[in-house]
Amino acid sequence: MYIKPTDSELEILNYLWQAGPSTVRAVHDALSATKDVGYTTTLKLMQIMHDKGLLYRTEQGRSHIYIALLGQEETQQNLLGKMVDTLFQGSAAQMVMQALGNHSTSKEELDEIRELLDNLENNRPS
Amino acid sequence: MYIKPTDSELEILNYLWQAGPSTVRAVHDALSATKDVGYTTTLKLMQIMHDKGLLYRTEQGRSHIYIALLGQEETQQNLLGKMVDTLFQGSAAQMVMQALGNHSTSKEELDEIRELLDNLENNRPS
DNA sequence: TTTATATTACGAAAAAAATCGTACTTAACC
DNA sequence: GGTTAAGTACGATTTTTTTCGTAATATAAA
Repeated sequence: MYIKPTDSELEILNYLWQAGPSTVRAVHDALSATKDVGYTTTLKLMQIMHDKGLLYRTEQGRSHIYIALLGQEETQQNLLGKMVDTLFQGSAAQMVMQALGNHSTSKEELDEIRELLDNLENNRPS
Repeated sequence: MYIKPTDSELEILNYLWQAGPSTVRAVHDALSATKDVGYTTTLKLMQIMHDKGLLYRTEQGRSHIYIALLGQEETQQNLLGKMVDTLFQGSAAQMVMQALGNHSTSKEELDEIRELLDNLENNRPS
């Protein structure tokens, strides 16, 4: 069964997805730029995530290098799906409408979405 | 500051949004259809939500009638926005693509979205 | 009136998440 | 060799969320 990462865990995953394999130090420095938190807190969180199987780690000199074991898309998919189910009665379309209506999206992005719509419609099972 | 409802609170809100003003009994019966939970648990949750200001309540005979104080759209908007920020680097478009790619959406819904895209593009500030 | 039933109130405990202090380890530097 | 610096380990605490038992209350039924 899929384990839903907590909000704090998600912050860490996000960094690792962007930066790739990283030390606790690197993760902590990044997080503490926007959040007031102690080093050992970040360390402990990452240790817990390792215990849970969310992160892989390997030794590097006297420190550890951590790697996310959950894929970014896989996780986005999971959380998004859960949100569609619980908050939008299973209607992805309804969610999409709300998302587009209230966020500024560039013409290029809108066109990209339109293209996706065309593809979906063409490959639709009749 | 906006208070993020917990997952359990969201289940209750969802029911209230659909059903309108309801007793604890009604909410509990609905929830316990899909979830194994005691009556007093649901009661306590709703009392806590009332304390937090998430629910309004009024007496009705020997029981209470509860009403959601958070609007459904407002809440969807909030949680969706948070998800776009934390999980999709602020790109609503990226989220939309993922949502559409992996959920089955009817032709009618796709057309509706296309219409929305047209409107957005037309009213776009150049 | 007595009993059964449905409800709320309240406290407490269990579980989950987040936080941090202190001790231990190891490597580098003087 | 001794000292400092950077790291991990670990335990404990705090906070938040979830859960539920028990007692009190009030209505309806017998």
